[in-house]
Amino acid sequence: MKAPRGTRDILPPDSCLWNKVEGKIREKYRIYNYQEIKTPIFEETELFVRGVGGTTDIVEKEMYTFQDKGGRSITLRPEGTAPVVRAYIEHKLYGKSQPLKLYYFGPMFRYERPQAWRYRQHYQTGVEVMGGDSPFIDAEVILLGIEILKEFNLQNWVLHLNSIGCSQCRADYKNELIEFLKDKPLCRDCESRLERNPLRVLDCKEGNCQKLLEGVPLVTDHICQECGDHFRKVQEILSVCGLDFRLDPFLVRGLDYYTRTAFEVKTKDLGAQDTIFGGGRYDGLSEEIGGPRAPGMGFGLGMERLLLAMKQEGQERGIKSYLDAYVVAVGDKQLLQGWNTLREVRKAGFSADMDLMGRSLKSQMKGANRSGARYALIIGEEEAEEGFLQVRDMSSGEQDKVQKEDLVKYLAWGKEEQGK
RNA sequence: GUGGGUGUAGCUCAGGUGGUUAGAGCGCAGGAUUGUGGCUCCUGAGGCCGUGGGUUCAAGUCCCAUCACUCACCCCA
Repeated sequence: MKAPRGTRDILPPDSCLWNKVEGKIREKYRIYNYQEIKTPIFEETELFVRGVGGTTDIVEKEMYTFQDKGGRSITLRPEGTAPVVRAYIEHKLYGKSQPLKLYYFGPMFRYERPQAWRYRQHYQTGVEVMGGDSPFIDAEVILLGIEILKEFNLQNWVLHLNSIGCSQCRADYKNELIEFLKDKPLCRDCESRLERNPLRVLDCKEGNCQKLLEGVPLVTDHICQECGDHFRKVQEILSVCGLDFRLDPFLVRGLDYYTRTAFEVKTKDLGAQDTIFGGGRYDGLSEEIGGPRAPGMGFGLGMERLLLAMKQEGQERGIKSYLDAYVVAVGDKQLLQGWNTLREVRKAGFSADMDLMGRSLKSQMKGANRSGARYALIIGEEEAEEGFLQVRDMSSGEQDKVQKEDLVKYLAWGKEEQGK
């Protein structure tokens, strides 16, 4: 038996790294005053069809959809925004003080061909700010995401920024775009894009299409007055924050609900999957799925990609777990004493372990070494009889005789020293 | 869904043109005058050679299929 295609197990010590990274991100959210929302891992299929958009790749070919025993069409969530907005409407959260600032962590599911750091079950964290369309919100969301990258000392990233306008001005732009492209010899993919989602033609990588795009009308030149003002304001605030960004008029996002601000943070560390996190504004989504008018703004950040970028830049190393002590007991009688010492040390709050296999002293010392423990607590016949332990500092090799009753104090002192 | 590459020990990989008991390094277990880890040395365990079929006297090696992994496209986290 194997894990299904496109899924994988996260084993120690990776799992430990994941938890630490998640903890640090949570702390950032706390500082920015975002609160957690947990939504179901599956939803009614209709939510994504209407929210994400019926002609998007996600809905057309990437959803894990099935019928439950009651005959309902259920879909494993492919993204985090639509469920949050659904919950916002369902629980009338627009009645709370706005804007409402939420975050989430959890697995997302997309049925697609696995590739480097692209999984059928992958993990995202993200934020959604509901009930406000101030450009300051856009800036805060982007800034918060960047703060997370900085928290992990990542360097090789670039913020791409664009505005795709509101539903009104984008519709006008679309027509103009179609007009410009319709008689050009585009590639096969773009032919169909032109019908389904003309904006997508803009980021085609085909060399020929790239050439044909010369002189193409740009969204940013065609958005309405309000959208333009909004976009300029967002840029202004980001600049004030000292944040560099690259205006990218070809940046188009693949989900239908986006309006106005769209952004992606890309890195060279990831190969073809170069987006660590991305998002934008979605002022029409709430109404689209049957709620009141409620503008929103958010991002989704790929945990796997964050972790990979950290590995590429060597930033995952500082994050390690330590064991305070490893008990080494030699001889049958001493084994039980060692066991009791282990319990005592753990009770005092120190992380500790011992060899439970009754191995030789030498083997136990190897175990202590491998465990990465700061101290080995050695109990032999003499120690057991006289009521003390040999406390060996595993990095220096220095060894102290410590009376049993002083052990906890000694360990506490050692930990304090280490902290300095 | 489309195209390329790869599947041999826990991991990284060797195994010309088919030929008898499938190897190395690392890791793991034990040991090197019976109380001390890391370095060194010795010994050992561990392999339906991804799976199924075919060609052949004979297949890890050749052919087909299939699955998985991987890279790219599409699209995204």
